[in-house]
Amino acid sequence: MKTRDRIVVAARALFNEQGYGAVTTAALAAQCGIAEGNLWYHFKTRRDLLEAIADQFAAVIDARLALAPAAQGDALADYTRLIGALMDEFRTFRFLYRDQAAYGEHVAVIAERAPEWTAKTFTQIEVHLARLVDTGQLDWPRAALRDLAINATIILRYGLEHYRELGEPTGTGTGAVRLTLKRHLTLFEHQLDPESATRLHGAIDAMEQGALAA
Amino acid sequence: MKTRDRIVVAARALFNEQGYGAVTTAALAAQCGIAEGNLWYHFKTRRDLLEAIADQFAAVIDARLALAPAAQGDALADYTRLIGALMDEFRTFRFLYRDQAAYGEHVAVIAERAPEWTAKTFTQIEVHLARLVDTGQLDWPRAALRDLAINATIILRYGLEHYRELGEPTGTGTGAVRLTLKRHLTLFEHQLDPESATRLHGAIDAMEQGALAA
DNA sequence: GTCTATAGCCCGATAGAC
DNA sequence: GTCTATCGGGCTATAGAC
Repeated sequence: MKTRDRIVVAARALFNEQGYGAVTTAALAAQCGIAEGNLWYHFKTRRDLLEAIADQFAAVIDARLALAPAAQGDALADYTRLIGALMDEFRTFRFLYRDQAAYGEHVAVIAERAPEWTAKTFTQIEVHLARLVDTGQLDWPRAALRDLAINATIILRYGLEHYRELGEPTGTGTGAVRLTLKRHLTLFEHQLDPESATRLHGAIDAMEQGALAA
Repeated sequence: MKTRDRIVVAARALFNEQGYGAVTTAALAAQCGIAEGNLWYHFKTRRDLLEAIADQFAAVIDARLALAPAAQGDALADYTRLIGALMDEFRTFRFLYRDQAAYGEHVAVIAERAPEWTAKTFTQIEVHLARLVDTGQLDWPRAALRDLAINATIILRYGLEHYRELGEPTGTGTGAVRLTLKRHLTLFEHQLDPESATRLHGAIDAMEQGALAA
């Protein structure tokens, strides 16, 4: 991997672990095994590095927002894919979500697009849940579906922070993602048909094993 | 007010507005109208100041956790009082919640007691909701009440952050508290008897007007 | 208790050799 | 592209006069 990419990857990992403000350029260079001065060849300022990560973030979100349930396909599999992609996103770019208040509103792409992303995520989850209603797997009044989608988004979005505040570890393989997904299921699993509920629980358990291997 | 207290109040306000890491001791002294050196007479280190705020925080939480529904009283009024106290807490000590990742796990009283506080809050909300079930105002299966309480806690806890990410203002008088309370109502208002639902909405609207006046 | 002056440190960033 | 050396600046904290 090119040095520039190695810096971006190491920076993302360190920021996620220790917080954006707590990682110095000296620590980052040490982690990469390069001289500190070399950082400034690849990124003019510390903020430029942050923006490079934010650009990757935007690309990942746009790709995820393009996920739509197939008109004829397996609606439950589509929903599973979506919430899996969402949790991946929350974990891969954790510090961008968590430390937003710390680095200010100064990262252009995030400041501009974050509200749009959140609103579109509501709709995306609503559309997926609507498919489950259409296929008869979920019994939920159409008029209440958007509130359910919003509440589900909030619980997924803040799941890792919630478990951290409870004193639980939230790193890869700790089960925090699984717990978050199960928690959001409590919003509507009583209105799922039993077979769909079982499949969804099974898919979530399998997902966590996949994360362990990765 | 004594200088020491003025420092604590100004620091809490500045930290809430700008983030703990973004507020320098120079800015804090300027805000208080005192010399920077005078700060160190009242607080040996910047962290000592943070701990003083955290001690107030702990006292407020312990007082709120002592709120219990009256055995014979108005269960809905008790619930309203509780969620109002919760939102006050989230707003008054906003930076302690929001910037937790930034100042690290180094504030003793918070690191030790935060998990216990969250768990007890679940139970406190569950107990209050159980009273609404007992009085026939809420129709909810007892076995599912804890999940409802946990989901309600999460949505109340992260409400202000959620509206910030949506690009909405969250300061006093902006309605962000009202929106958060209404959002958490969507979790269970369809199972409230109509009169209780109306009363709860009315109480929330009145609460926001109170916050405006304060 | 409050002030002025300043120490000491660490940080992000630059300059220039290789 | 990568290194070493170093700068300027801002920050927390100290010293000591008033």
